[in-house]
Parts: sequence; C-alpha cells; structure tokens
Amino acid sequence: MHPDVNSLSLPRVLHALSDPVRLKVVKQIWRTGGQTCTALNLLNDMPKSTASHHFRVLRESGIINMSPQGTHMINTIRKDDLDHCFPGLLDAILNAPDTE
Amino acid sequence: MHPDVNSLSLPRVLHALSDPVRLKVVKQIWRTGGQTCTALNLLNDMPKSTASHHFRVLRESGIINMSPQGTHMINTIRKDDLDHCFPGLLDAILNAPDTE
DNA sequence: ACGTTAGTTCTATAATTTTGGAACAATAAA
DNA sequence: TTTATTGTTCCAAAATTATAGAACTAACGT
Repeated sequence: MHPDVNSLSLPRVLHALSDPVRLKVVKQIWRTGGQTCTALNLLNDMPKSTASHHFRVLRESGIINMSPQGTHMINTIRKDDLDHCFPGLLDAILNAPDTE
Repeated sequence: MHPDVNSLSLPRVLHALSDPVRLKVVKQIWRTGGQTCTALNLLNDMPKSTASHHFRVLRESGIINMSPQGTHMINTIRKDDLDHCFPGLLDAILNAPDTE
C-alpha cells in the first residue's frame, strides 16, 4: 500500500530517511533509476526480512514506489510527489555528502 | 556540548527533525530568531524534563545552539553550519507545509 | 541568606523500531 | 509439476527513544 500524495507527512518522511541503511538505499535507487531489492545488494548485508522491513518503511512514508515485475519488485523514487509536497527536500538530501 | 561543524551527521539531523514536537520547536525558534525553552510554550504541553530531552537531541545533532543567558538558555538555529553541510536542507524543511 | 526562576540530570517506565528466523506466497524456468 | 527465485508476513527478541517524576544546580532578585 502506497500513501496518497496529499497524505505525505514530513516527520514520517524524515524518519524514513534518518536511517543510514535506508538513506543509502534511496540514493542508490535514485542513482540507478529503479532497482530490485537484491540488485541493491542489501541481502549481502542483512537477512531478507530486515531488508523487506526497510523497503516497507520507505514505501509507507511515500518515498518509494514498489511495483511487482514478475518475481521481483521494481523500486523507484516518488520524486514528483515528494517535490510537490516538500520542494527542495529530496534534492538537498540526495546531494548531501555522505556523512553517516 | 555542541558538535563541531565538520562532524554533523545527516541521519542524525534527519532523526532529530523527524519528531513533530522538535520540528515545531525548530520552526518556532527560526521564526522568532532565538528563544528560551519556556518562551516556546513547551512547558504548557509537557514536563520540563521532556522538553529538556528534546532540546538536548536538537543540540547534540547540531541543529541548535544553546547559550546560557543568566538563568535561561537562548536557543538559536545553527543555520550557517547546516547550510554549509547540507545545502538547501533546512530551508526545504522550514518552508515545508505543516503536514504532521 | 533566602526564595524564585530556568533548566539539567538521574532514574525508571512505556512505546516504538530494528533485527532476524521460519514459514509462507507468487512467479518463472526446467 | 517440480524447483528456484524474489520477496512478504508472522513472530519474538533486542535496541533505541520518548515520557515524566524527583532531586539537583546555577543565577538572579530581594
């Protein structure tokens, strides 16, 4: 389930992005323009259920769109929606240096 | 204790701002250009210790500067430092509509 | 010196999040 | 149809965070 554009919450978006793993994932999805979970190499670092959890947080906060494509999920950033709701926010975060 | 400019962490900053109370506080400090804790009317809503906790999170993430002024603390946003580390981020958040 | 103001720290509890194992779908491919 | 592949969901444990009462500290005014 994906939240509607008009129901995005800034605290929720910020919380989703405040996790280093999720922040990294978002940057990578953005860089590659849409990836599956495994293609993101998450499963080398953590079990599937944990990765799935992080993707769920990103989806439920409205940051990513997940669409089933055969056996995988294609993840894309909801850039337009985020830009519409919070202008400049995503760009600032995507362009920020890796501080962690 | 305030973190140095070169040691600000994006996930940490995002986490600090992902709490609705703290987000509101930051906006109010920015709007008024520097306020004490009580002037922020936090204590009407919550006990002192809780407010103090939130201010500590904001301070330790590098978002606010707290300087003792007699018996109070003057809280200001570390705008220059944040702009320097994460260009556009704070503006995007400060200008974002109140979604909560 | 005394009380007041403003806020911190200590401590504990409640709430939320993260992590991960195991069982479970759904699709694809042999 | 069997077997992988890709991921989800369920569950419980671990870790983090939020909340708040109570005692404490420091500065100011009287």
